[in-house]
Amino acid sequence: MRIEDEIKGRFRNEYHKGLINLKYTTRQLSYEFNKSLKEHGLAEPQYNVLRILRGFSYEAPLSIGFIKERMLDKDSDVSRIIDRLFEKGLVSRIENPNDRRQKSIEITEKGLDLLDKMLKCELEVDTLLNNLTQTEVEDMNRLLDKIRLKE
Amino acid sequence: MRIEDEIKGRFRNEYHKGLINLKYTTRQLSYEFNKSLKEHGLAEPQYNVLRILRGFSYEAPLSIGFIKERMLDKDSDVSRIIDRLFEKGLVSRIENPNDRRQKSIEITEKGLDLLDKMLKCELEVDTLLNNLTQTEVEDMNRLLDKIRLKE
DNA sequence: TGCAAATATAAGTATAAACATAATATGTTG
DNA sequence: CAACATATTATGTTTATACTTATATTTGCA
Repeated sequence: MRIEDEIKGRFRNEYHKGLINLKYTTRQLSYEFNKSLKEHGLAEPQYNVLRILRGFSYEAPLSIGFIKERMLDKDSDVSRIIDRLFEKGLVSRIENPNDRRQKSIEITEKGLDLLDKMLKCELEVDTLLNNLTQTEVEDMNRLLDKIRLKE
Repeated sequence: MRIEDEIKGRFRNEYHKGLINLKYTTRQLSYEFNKSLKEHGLAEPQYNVLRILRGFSYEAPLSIGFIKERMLDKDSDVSRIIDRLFEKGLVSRIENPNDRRQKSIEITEKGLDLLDKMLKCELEVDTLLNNLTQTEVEDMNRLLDKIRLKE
C-alpha cells in the first residue's frame, strides 16, 4: 500500500515522506520479527543480548559495558535486560573478582539451547528484505550510510 | 562511521546488514528529532497527536479512533497519550453526545500556541535527510515501498 | 422488543527507551 | 595515605509499545 494511504496522511515533500517511510517500514519489519521472538518468550533486546553473549563466548565472561557497546541501541538498559534473562535462567551473573564494580555475564546451557531452537528466527532475519534484489539492498545500504554521514 | 564499526558487529550478508542498517539509521534520526521535542516537553507520539489534531481541525472534534488511524504506530495507546496532553492543558476531551462510547478531542489554544512555537521542529524534519539528493530520496522511498509489498 | 455481536475506549501488565541520580570500586595525584 | 576524579553498575521516574481484559454503548437481527 502507498505510505500516504497507510497512515492516511500527506507529505510536504519527498524528504518528509522519506522520514516517515523509514520509520514506518522499520516498525513493520520489527513487528513481524517480534512475533517470532514472542513465541519463545523473548523481547528483541533480550534476544540481541543472548546473541552477543553467544557470539563472543570465546571472550566470556562479558561485562555489562562490553555488551552495551554492541547493542543496536547505545542507551540500552543492559542491567535490567540481564535481570530478566537471569530470572529465566538464560544467563549467569557473578561479580568479577578482578574488578568488583563489574559483573561477569555468561550465557547458560539453557540459553544456548533456546538460541538453537530459535534458528528459524535467525533465518527469518535474512528473508525480511526479500522483496529487494541483491543490488537493491546494496543501494539501500549505501543510501542509509550516506544519511548518517556527518557534515 | 561504517555500521559494522558503530555496533562493533559483523554481518552474514547484505540483507542482514540492511535490516540492522534500517533500524540503526531510523533510531539515530529519531534521537536527533526527539532532542528538539524534549525542549518543549513533548514526546514524539504526543507531538504527532497534536499535529493530527491541528491538521484535521476543520473536522474537529476528533475521536480517539480517528486519531489512532493516522498514527504511525497503529498500536498506539492514544487513550493514554491524550491523558497526558489533557493534563498539560493542550487538548480538551468531552463525551460525544451523539455516541457516548466516543470521546470528542480538540486541540486547545494553548496546544496551538505550543505548535506555533515549535515551528523549528517542523522545519528540522525536512533537513534530517539533507545528506541525500532529491533523486536519492526518491530512490530510497521506492526501495522502502518495495520492501513492504505483499507477495 | 430483546438480546447477542460489534464498537469505542479504558485499564492492567510486562517490557523497554530515555534520562537522571546514586552507590560502589578503582585510579590518580599531591 | 587522603582527597578527588573516573568507571561500572544499579535504581528511580516518565513515557511508550504490545498485548490482554474489562466496561459501556450502540447496532443488527431473530
